[in-house]
Amino acid sequence: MGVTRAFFEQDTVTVARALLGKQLVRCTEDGQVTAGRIVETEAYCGRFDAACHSYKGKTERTKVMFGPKGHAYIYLIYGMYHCLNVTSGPPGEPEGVLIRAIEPVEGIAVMEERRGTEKLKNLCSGPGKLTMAMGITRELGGIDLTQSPRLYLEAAPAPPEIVAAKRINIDYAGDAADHLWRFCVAGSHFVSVKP
DNA sequence: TTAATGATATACT
DNA sequence: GTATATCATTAAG
Repeated sequence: MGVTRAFFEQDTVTVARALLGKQLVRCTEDGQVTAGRIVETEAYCGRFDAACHSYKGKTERTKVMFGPKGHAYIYLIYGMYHCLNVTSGPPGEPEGVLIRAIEPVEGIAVMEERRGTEKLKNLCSGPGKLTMAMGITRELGGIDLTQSPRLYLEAAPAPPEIVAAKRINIDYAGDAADHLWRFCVAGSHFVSVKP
């Protein structure tokens, strides 16, 4: 498996940038494999970031961010969509990176079926879309992406060109909403919102 | 522009 | 324990 614990224990903004270009691979229990190249991420910096779920402290929902790095923090948003994050940052800090979009690479037929569309650009271009396309639910919450065969990462062949932008839909966070903590692969057609 | 839809956090009894 | 406001979104109109 490609990515080590030490990678995720770097500064969270560094991890968010370094995840771009890497492949996210999902193998279900019944043998279906889907994979894609990460093209959009957002950094959520714990106690330094009013937009982060862990900003106000540890709760039942956010406890995995307080645990070991490189684990999956998955939650249900708006009652209907799942979001996938990877815990990151210095050990002890409750931080993480939201995976917002991927470029479909493998198992595209399976993704089309799960998403109910055949438009490649619409398959994984958003946090709720990519979890649906890859069959990711809260059942996978807390798993270790450096160990699990069900969900893991593979290193990028070459680091892509990166564009920074403001994060999306965190207006409630006041000044933190202005931080350029969203990162996209430059020129990618598969991001949720173009920078 | 807005409805859909349910877990969760918070503020109560 | 119970009530209610909130939401790191999406697809349809």
